[in-house]
Amino acid sequence: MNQPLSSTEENYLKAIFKLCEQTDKPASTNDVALALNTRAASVTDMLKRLAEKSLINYVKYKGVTLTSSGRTIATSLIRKHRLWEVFLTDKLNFGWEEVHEIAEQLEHIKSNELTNRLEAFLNFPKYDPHGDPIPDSDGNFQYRQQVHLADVPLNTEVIIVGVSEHETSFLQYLEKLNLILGAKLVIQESFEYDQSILVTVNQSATQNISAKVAKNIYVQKI
Amino acid sequence: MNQPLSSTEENYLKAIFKLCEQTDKPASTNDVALALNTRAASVTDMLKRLAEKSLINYVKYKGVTLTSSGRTIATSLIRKHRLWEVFLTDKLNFGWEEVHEIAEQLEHIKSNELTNRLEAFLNFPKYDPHGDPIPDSDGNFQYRQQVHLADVPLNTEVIIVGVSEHETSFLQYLEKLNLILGAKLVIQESFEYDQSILVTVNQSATQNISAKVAKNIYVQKI
DNA sequence: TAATATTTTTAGACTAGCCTAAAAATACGT
DNA sequence: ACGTATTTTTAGGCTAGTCTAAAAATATTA
Repeated sequence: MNQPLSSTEENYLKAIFKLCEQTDKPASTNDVALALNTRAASVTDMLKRLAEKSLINYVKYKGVTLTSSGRTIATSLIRKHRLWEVFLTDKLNFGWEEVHEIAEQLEHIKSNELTNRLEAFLNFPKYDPHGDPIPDSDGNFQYRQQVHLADVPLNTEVIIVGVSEHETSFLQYLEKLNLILGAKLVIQESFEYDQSILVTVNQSATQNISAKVAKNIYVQKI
Repeated sequence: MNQPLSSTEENYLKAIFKLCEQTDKPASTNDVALALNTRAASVTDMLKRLAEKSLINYVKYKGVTLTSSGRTIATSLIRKHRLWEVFLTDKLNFGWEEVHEIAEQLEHIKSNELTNRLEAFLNFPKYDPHGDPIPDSDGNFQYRQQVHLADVPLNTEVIIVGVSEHETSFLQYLEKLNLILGAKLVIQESFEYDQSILVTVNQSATQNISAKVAKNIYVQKI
């Protein structure tokens, strides 16, 4: 009864997980369609099949959440995705903006033994190259208190711990500005006019950062 | 026009490559069906599609060979498969009998950059854990003169360089007998009766090896 | 070489996953 | 609360890849 899922089915579960994670409310058919770049009608079809397999709770017209077995699969995918991202950056020297696409493929490789050995080989990393937590083999995430750079008061010393946007161009831009994981920042000034901020990066250069960028950088007080 | 192939299509190309490699004759529909554990009718369907894409030369009732673009894809798959096998054994400490199945999945990951970086990370290995040559990025194999252990004359010192059978149980059995890559062997005696042979392994233990096993071990004179 | 055996192809059907268009259900604005 | 707008589902159809059964082509053997 528990035959392995197709990559397509796995992607649906992962998308539903991510949609429900934030709000804790059921995800709508349209939300899933948008996330997977597909059509609502296709989603309805798939939801019926996944419900049949007891991987989701699906009520017509009311949206969808994951069952506990669905969640187990989704977190396992995220675990694999993030471990492979660490492998690609740390061992193969890929840039943090290049790894997502390849990890999208690697996350579907089926072998728990492989995942666990990879984790050990990488020295049990707790975060991926974008600062996202890597769940353990039971699916538990080690969340961290983190704030958006945009919400930090003036003159507080903080360190970049993550980003909430993974688009290639955004990550390349951050890299250019030296805004990488671990960089130390102090906000010097905040401009009412366009919500941009002036920050000192690693105690040297001082740069202006747009509101949009500041909203997508996670930091932690030191 | 050159859209990426499905894993299924890739597996057909790989199977055809392996069937034609030895004999250099076209592979029959039945051979392909047998290799892929599918039915002749399914193979005929797929051959039509692959011919349409100019990846194979297919003549009805006459069999199939690869075109040069088909061969390029097939060797790239074999290259990826074998590089991943090296990764799994050398970096993740899998046994040589465990890696085939996982590499079957990993070989379909699409990214030339990944393959080339993996190769560099592994220090440009020339052979996989079973002793099979790893083609370079242009698809060139570095073949080696090698003979089956069964064909070696008495009292010749040889070294195990490969196996021509990858079945899990066979590889586990070899491991048990210390018949692993690099082991030094000298044939002491050959028995007419059942074609079995008596060999000294690594200058210590002397063992009897069945004809079937001896036919599946490749060796090289030292 | 004619009859038989084997191999290969065709025909038709099935599933997964996707689509568009239309119908049904739900939500929203006045 | 009623009509309109939006969302969701249904209906029907498409492709890739598989299958079985039957027909056609090739090979074998007397």
